[in-house]
Amino acid sequence: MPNNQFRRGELYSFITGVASTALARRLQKNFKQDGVDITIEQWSVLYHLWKQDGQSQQDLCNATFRDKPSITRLLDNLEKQKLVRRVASKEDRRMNLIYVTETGRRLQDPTHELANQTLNEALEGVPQADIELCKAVLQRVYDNLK
Amino acid sequence: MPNNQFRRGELYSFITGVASTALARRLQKNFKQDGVDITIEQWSVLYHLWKQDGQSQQDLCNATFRDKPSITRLLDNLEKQKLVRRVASKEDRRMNLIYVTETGRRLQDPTHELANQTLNEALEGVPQADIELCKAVLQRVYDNLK
DNA sequence: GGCATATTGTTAGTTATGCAACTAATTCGA
DNA sequence: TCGAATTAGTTGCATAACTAACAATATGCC
Repeated sequence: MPNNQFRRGELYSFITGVASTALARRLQKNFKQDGVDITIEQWSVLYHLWKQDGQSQQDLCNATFRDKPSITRLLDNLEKQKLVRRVASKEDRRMNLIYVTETGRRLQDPTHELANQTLNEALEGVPQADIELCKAVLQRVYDNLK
Repeated sequence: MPNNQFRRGELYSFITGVASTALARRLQKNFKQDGVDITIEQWSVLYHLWKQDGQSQQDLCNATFRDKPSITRLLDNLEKQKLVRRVASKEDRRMNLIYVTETGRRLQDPTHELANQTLNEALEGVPQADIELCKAVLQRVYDNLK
């Protein structure tokens, strides 16, 4: 199997880099152009809170595949911008429950719009079936490693 | 099209996050366990230099899909660790040509080994045809956006 | 009840990323 | 040929990632 190692390296860079950085960069740019002043990382956290409010930080770690310090700091910044609030849980005082503020809620519709547009652009010409298969492969990679 | 926005958001997080962070983290861990003291980002640069020595920083930007400041700083760190050398080009004095040192060269075989093992583990149970298709989708996403 | 263990979140330190603004060298066109 | 535009690389600033070590709270077992 000649040059197997090189093909692996290229595959690695595809999975970890090419598409994701291009997509992230484009979405960030579209946010900025539209006057939406959050990072895509912040958006990826808000996204899960819009779906369900009052999650713990650990819940957000699981949902966004980040570690705890990353979530701590993302929430620090989101709190600074008054987009979310940390509320200590009454049942378990170790936990913070995270709630979206009114300001944070107002970002939901415009950013969903932008994300849809950007994803549609990114996936133009890709059949739905291929998208599903690609997603399944990435899920499998994740499951194999987690 | 109900909940289209949520499906897009999940797709986004798949493309940009799930598999790539898991894979990067695992590879970094395997490097560390084997006493290979470089980050995966440094590895991704060395990988291209092992294939072809003496590339310019701009070449490395194109090969690794990073911007110029990122490459500047990755090379700063790689130079500090004496894994590469910057040599000013004689033809065009704006350019640095990057060469792998003997120390850097010695990392090639063990890291290729580790990358292969990790990728094989990550892709276990995924048919080769699906891998190719997934790669093609990601390439298409990149081409659509670049 | 009390102590070992696990869980939740924070802090510190290093590396990396993106954008914007900058310097220096080269190229191109009037 | 000379000045504008382009290209290669660097620096400053803000945000984010991972690891390791830590504090506080909760759980479970004797």
